[in-house]
Amino acid sequence: MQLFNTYSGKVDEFKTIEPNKVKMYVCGPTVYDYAHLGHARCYITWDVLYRYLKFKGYDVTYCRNVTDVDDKILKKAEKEGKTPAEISQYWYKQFANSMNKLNNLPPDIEPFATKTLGEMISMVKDLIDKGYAYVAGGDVYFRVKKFGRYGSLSGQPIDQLESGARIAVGELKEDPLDFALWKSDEKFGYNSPWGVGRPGWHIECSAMSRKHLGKTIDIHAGGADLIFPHHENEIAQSECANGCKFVNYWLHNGFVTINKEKMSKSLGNFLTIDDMLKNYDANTLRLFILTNHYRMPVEFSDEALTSAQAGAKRLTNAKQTPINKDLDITQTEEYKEFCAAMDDDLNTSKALAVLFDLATRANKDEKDAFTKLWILGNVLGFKFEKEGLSEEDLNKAVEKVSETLGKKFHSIDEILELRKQARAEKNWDIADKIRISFDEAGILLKDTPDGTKIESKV
RNA sequence: GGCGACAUGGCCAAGUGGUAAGGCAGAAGCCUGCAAAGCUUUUAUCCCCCAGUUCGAAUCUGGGUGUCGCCUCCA
Repeated sequence: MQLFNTYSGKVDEFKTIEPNKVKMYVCGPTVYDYAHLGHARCYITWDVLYRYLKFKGYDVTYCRNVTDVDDKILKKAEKEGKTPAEISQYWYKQFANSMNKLNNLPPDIEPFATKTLGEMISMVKDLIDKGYAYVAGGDVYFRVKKFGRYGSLSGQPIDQLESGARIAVGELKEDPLDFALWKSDEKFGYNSPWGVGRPGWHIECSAMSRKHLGKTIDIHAGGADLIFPHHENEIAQSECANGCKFVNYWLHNGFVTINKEKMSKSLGNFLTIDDMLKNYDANTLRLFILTNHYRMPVEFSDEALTSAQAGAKRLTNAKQTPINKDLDITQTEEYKEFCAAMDDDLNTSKALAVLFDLATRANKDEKDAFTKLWILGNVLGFKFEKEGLSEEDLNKAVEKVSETLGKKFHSIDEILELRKQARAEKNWDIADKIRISFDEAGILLKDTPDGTKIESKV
């Protein structure tokens, strides 16, 4: 398998530290607000990597942190008159719920920053002891120039970084490039050897990664906007504190753009995952994300989503047959094709072509085609189980039909029975009115050789 | 200013030296009471522009043009 490694700047052959074991860390969310489509892309991408590595037989430990100590959380707490913990717990639940709805698997380990303070403090201590960090006032800063490789992840010459760096008011840095490991904060802080304060953002990931996965890990992934300074700083901290390599493969996903601009909280041009899920299902969003290579930008548009929706339906509408549990997928041509695509730096676009081909063949009753589609589709996180119709939609349909036909109905079954009779009597007017009413209620009614079926339009 | 990425049919997109995957949309036919779904067929002499290397380039080199990202919190 080959993966593009930001650190080396090229596609590298993937080799694990321990045979058959993968330790992967993904920078998780800061929980203070809705997750948007950009987050969805990030976490879907790494969810697919996680699923694929497991599918290939690796023993994967997937750690994704939750940042629950941060300026933005505190600001929100103050504004809403709540405690920071209340804010972060509430938004964490929203986030977890969104991830679940997107059909992202939960990580094996999901550490909270506030529960890893001990590890952070001990790491900062190490850095001070080794001369890589210094106390200034109640703060602790990392001495960037002491780490010779600083800038190698982002490929930035140090003098260039220097010109952009500055010292904020109240900071007692030795050098503008230095960044905070610990910040004094009397109000919301925690006890530490340097007084009451809070950890810097970067040290959180270094500490959580070390605590749960060890000093050197296979994969560290996140959005490309984290390359500098976040991941650059993580490397500096971890490698100086641990005295060994931090991460073998640095993987970064591209952004979701809207009107050609990066979708982000600060620009305010974002669409939340929850809002998107009102109009499109998880399969649609996943297909939308996965048709593009993970490092390329993805431009959001309703047209693109509509197109993805039609495509997702094509996949999941494929003629379903019982799963053949005896089928050894690894012995199939489709497996080889699928893996060849995925092994090539996660070429999901090419992998999808295998799925679409299988969907066509399943519709033509080819033996095991649906089983193959189901197995490979699951690796990309597609769900083939039909969503049940909600009580709400069903009631709405009953109402609509009652209205249209001017007669009170009490159940869907009653209506379907009437329609069956109407069709037998070639009373197309009644049959069509019922179908149109269902349509208006968001339910698709179709007459198949096996009888009339209803399903959700979304 | 520094660093980096991208430009392929109406739309999305794969393809990195050997003659353009796939999806959506469109067209025709089959099926259907009509639909929906499905099946079959069909849709780029051409890959931003110019020059070069080569028997051969969308793919390599050089030069343009355009778009975007990071360099500050950000997935």
